[in-house]
This record gives sequence, C-alpha cells and structure tokens, in this order.
Amino acid sequence: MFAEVLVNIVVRQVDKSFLYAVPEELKNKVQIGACVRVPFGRRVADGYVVGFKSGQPAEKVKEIIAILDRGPLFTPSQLALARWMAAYYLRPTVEAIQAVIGPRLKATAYRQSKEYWPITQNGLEISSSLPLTPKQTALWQVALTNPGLSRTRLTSLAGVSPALIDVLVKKGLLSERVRTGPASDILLNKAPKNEVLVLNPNQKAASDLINTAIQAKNPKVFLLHGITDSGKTEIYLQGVQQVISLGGQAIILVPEIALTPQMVDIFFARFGSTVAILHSRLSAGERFSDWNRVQSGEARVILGTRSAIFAPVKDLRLVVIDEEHEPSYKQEENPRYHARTVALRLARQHQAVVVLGSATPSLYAYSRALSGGPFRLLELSHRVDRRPIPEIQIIDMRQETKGGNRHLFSQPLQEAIQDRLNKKEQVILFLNRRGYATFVFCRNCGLVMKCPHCNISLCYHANNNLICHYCDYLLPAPSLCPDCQEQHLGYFGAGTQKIEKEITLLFPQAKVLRLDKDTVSRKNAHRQIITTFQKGEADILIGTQMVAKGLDIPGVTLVGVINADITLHMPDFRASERTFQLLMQVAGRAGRSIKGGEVLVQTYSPQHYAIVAAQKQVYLDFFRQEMMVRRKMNYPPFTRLCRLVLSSTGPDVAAKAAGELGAKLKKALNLTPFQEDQIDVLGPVMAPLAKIKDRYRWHLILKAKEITILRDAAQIALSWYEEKTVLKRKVKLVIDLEPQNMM
DNA sequence: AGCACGCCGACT
DNA sequence: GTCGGCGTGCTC
Repeated sequence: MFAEVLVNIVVRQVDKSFLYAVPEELKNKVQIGACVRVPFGRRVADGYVVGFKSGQPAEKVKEIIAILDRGPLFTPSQLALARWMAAYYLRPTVEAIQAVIGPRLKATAYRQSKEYWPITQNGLEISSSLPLTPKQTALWQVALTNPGLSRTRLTSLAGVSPALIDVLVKKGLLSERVRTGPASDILLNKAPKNEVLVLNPNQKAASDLINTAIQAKNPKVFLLHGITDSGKTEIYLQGVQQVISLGGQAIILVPEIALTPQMVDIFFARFGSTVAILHSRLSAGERFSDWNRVQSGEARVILGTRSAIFAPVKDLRLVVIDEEHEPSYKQEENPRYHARTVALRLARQHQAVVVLGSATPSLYAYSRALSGGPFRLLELSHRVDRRPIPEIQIIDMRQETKGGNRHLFSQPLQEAIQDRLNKKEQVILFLNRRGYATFVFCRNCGLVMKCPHCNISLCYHANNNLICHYCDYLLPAPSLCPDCQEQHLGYFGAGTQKIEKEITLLFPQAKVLRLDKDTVSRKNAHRQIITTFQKGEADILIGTQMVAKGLDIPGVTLVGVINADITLHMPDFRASERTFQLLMQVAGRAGRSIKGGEVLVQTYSPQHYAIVAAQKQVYLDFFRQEMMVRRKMNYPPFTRLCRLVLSSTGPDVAAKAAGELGAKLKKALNLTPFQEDQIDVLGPVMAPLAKIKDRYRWHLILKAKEITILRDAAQIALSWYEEKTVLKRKVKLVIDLEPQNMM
C-alpha cells in the first residue's frame, strides 16, 4: 500500500505528489486528507495524503514516518476544489489546500467547557407541546434567544439553578455540547423574533424560481437585484429553509461578519443551532467546533466571510453571496482567489444553486444576467414597506469655490448639520479618506486630467509630471487648466482626521464619534462606537466605508458625503463603479428614519454619470453608461485582466525586471498564434502605490478576451520568472488574475 | 524552500 | 594547499 503525498512546502518545484509506503501499523489509520510526516530528501517534511496506490512502484520509495493528524482535514471534493483553484490561479496545490483547510487546529489545546443549544425543528420551536414549569419556561426562553451559552452564563441569565439545565437536556429541549474554545460574542446578541415574513408578489416570484431550482438540483445562478430594504434577506432565508427541508446544506457569504450583526442574529433566530459561523476572526477553538459541526452535517447553514466558501459541506444545495459586488470577496494574498468565482465552481461541482444578491451589482454579474447571459436576473424594484427612498442632493463644489468658500464643508451642508443639531437628530458624515493617489483637477470647472489611452486619472509626480499608471503616458503638469484656462488647478491629498477637527471647530457643542480603521483596532470597538451612536449618545458620526455598510440607525436623518471625487478619480478603471456603489450604499443609511432622510453629496464633478445616476438612484442609468466606457476602452466585462506586480527593495531592480518581462511577453505573444486583438500587454509602469513597506513596485496589465488566453500569457510570465534564479532572490512577482485592486 | 554538490577566489 | 562564495539540481 502506497500513499500519494503533497508536501507542505509552497514552492512550484515540489508541486506534485510523492509516493510513500504506508507502514503496516499505520495502514488502517491513514486516509485521504490526513496530515503525515515523511522523509524528504535529506530532511523531514509534513504533507497531506491525497490518494493511494497499490502494486509495485517503479522507483525508490520511502516510508511515512508518522501520522500527525488523522483528519480528514479535507474531503475528496474539497481536494478537487483546491486542485482546480491552484490551476486557475497559477499557484502551488498545497497553498490552495492551506486556503481550503484554513489555519491548523488542535482540539486538545483548549479548555473544555459545556455549552447549550436549544433543539428546534427546522427552526421552529417545539417547546409548546411539552408541559413546562414556569422556571423551565424561563430557562428555555433564555436558551432560545441566546443559543450556545455556557452553563454559568445560562444559569445566571435565567436566574435558575444549574440542575434545571440538566432537566431540559433530559427532556430533549437542550443539546449539551463540549466547547473547545471561548464563547463567541456574536452568540450573546439578543436574537430578534423568529417570524417567517410574508413575501410580496415580487419577492414571491423570485423566491419561487430559486426554490424550484434548489428542489430540482438545477444548478442555476441567479442575480437578485434589489434596492436597500427590498427584502433580499427574506428570500435568502426561505431558500435556506427549502434547503434544510431537503436535508441539504447552504453557504451564505457576507462581506464582513462584524459589519452585519443583524444578519447573524436573523439567521440564528430562524435556524437556531443548525447555524455555523465561519470567519477569520474566530478563535481557534470556535473555528474548530464550527468546522466539525459542518463536517458532521449537524450544521446545515454556514454563514461566513470569503473563506467560508471552503466549509467542509457534504450536501451543498445553495450558495448565497450577499452584496456580491463587494471587493472584500477577493483575497488580496496568495492564492488570490475571488470567492464568487470559487462559489460558481463549487456550486457546479455540487449541482447547487447560486444566488448573487446586491442593490448595486458588479458590471460582471449584471452583464451576465442580461438576456442571453448565463445568469438569471431577478429584480426587486420596491421597498418592502413602500417607504420612499431618501432624496439625494448634489452640491457643486465649483460654485462653492467661486463663492469664496474654501472650507471642506459647503454652505448647504453646514446649514443642514446645524439644522439637525437643533432638532436633536443625528448626522453621518462620510469620507473615503484614501488620499494617497494625487490626481490633478480644476477647482473652477471640475476638469480632471485623464490618460487619453486608458481613461484613468493621471497621477501627479514630484518631478512635475503627470503619469498614467496603466500605460506610462506622460504629460508635463500644466499650470493653467486646459479647459477653462484658469489658474485653479489643485491636487487631492485629503487630510485624514481633518474632518473631525473642523467639525468640532464649527460645531463645538456637538458630540462627535469617529469610525475608521484607526478607531476600531481594539476588539469590539466597532460595535461599541455603533452602539453608542445608536443609543443617541452622539450627534455626528464621521467615518470611512465602514459607516456605509449595514448601519441601521433610525435617528439619522442626514448623511453628508464630504468628497465624492476621491473615489471617482482613483487611478483604477473601476473608480466610477465604486463611487456609484458607495454613494448608493451611503444613501441607504439615511433611509431608516420615519422622519425621512436627506443625503448631501459634495463634488467637483456634478455632471459625471456615476454621480448623476446615484443622485437619481437608478442602477440601469449607471450600468448603461459605464458599459459604453468599458466597451470603448476594452475593459471588463468585455475583456478579462491579469495584473503582474514586480517588487524589490532596490528602486531600479523592479523597474528593470518589469522591463525585461514586458519585452519577453510582447515577443512571446507575437510568436504564438495569438491575435493582437485577443491579448494586449500594458506597461510596464510604476504601480500607483509605487512603494509599499520599502519595496518599489512596478506592474504590467494583461488584457484578453478569453481567460484561457490570459492564463497562458500569465504562465509565460511565470515560466520566465522561475527560470531567472538570480533575479528571483531580489524580485517578487505577484500574478493577480482578475484583480480587484489596481493600485 | 532547504540542503548538498561543485567549481573558482583569498586566507591560515 | 584549505575555507567559502553562491550557481545548479533534487527531493517519492
């Protein structure tokens, strides 16, 4: 008996399975997905068992030394997914396996305590049928709304004796489980009422199509396009309900667990102990316990972030990707996978249905959902409660400049803030503060300098040149605006905490909170800030993207966008798409109050279609115009991209390597039977973020109609790099297939 | 990735 | 004459 082993060394040279003899005493212990220790060359390596062979091997074979973890750490179906992912993203197989199995776990490392889960059937309470004493009922109610509590917490919260817990366990109402890590704070939320909502006809039609496909194991992909509050979640829930009744499992992906606590609460309330939460901030113990519950089939509903797509499901029937357009679904480390791409593949493997949900779908998804495309479009066109959508007002900052206001805040915004402060209503101020990419614009007419070939903003460099970060187009910085001939050219590098400072100066009486990467570094800080604001203990919340997502605060009647231009003029071909999505999302934050909400957007580009479409809140308007631009410039979804980033500590080393690689690619691609219109090589050029952590960065961008052509070209780059053994030590090459981030 | 083999320069 | 530079090649 021989085992095929993939050694746990992430390097292309050993990216193949090695054959080892299985010693007699290990024969009935080793299985696919086990982790073993093997002799490897002159040393010892760990690896994963991926298959077996019998008979006489042709060459020399060594013996497995020991089994480190019987596992299985992955199932054959997960192995197949890892293999596909490795090939797709041009990465070694073990790296893909590592991504699939997640951080390694040891159950024994954690203190064992007991936790209690209410036993429910399809999420419905069964307590009513049983006679319970008042104390027992109290305990049951607490357990039901706080699934997964420890013995001590449960007794103290319900005010009963611990013996009563055992009574309910005996009655079959509570399940006792050994916990292998600390309690999850997520579980301690007060769960909302479990109430299956009645769908309106619009929702019902969409839900029926989805549920029929789930039932029939028809592996369709649906794009559920619905504005904020149009009831997408209830459709997900009823799809999941359908999956559970069929005995299957469902994966629900959300962009970030911390930002969607309501979603977690709702799923717990509806599906109780069949829910497992998987995300990167779990402790090892929590992760271990949930992972086991998924693998055993006990957990039917897996709610999590990007990596939850790798949950060890047995019978997957549905994958939901909420906020499908969110960039956080792309992993920005190797393997640089996109959870949506992986989900589509995984679903095909399992004959499962995919539901992509968004109020502002990516152009990728929407273009594929148009007639003739592979996805099926489902539109939810109005809000469940029929409340009007908040009004968005665009403020032309050029007029403010002309009127002599050089403040960060326009006159109308200042007045609106003052008005809310007077009325004791709340305000959210939004600023996308990533102010590093300095673009040049005219304060007088709003013109932004763009590359004529790539249609992205030119970046200002210290040598007084404007440079395109896609193709290297260069233009000496003009002193007068080429359009209006005025001397009002300015550079954007927005001050970070400046907003907070200016607000406290302008409105000294207001209580101000700030929510951004710096203020949420501590665990739970995010939640604390939001809770404080929710309770009305502050008047103004200032924040970055974080305030745009999932916040549901009825006290808020005004949302101000300080500067829409920052995202709009990023040197990224998706800048318009991001801006539109962001504005729509931010606008949603103002729509939760019965008093009605108002959104003020400050911009120097009030005529830009992304701003205009966001103001009208009409997705199709934006989609049509952006598609025209993408078609003209040959950007996705009309083509696919691959980004090659070369970096080094020496300033010219990366530049030189990038030059060589560019020349190599251009030559190789002309020699092979590719047609010029099938693939295009842009660059090499300095990356927009030219230096990160002391490494100078250069990049090339490949553009092709077909992903296979793109991958072939990337393979050429990779082979070139692998051959350059000297250069390899100094220069890092990152291949980013279908990049989400072009900086 | 490691680790060894191997073939050319400056040291006890 | 050796010690050690790092180019090349292999790992069941």
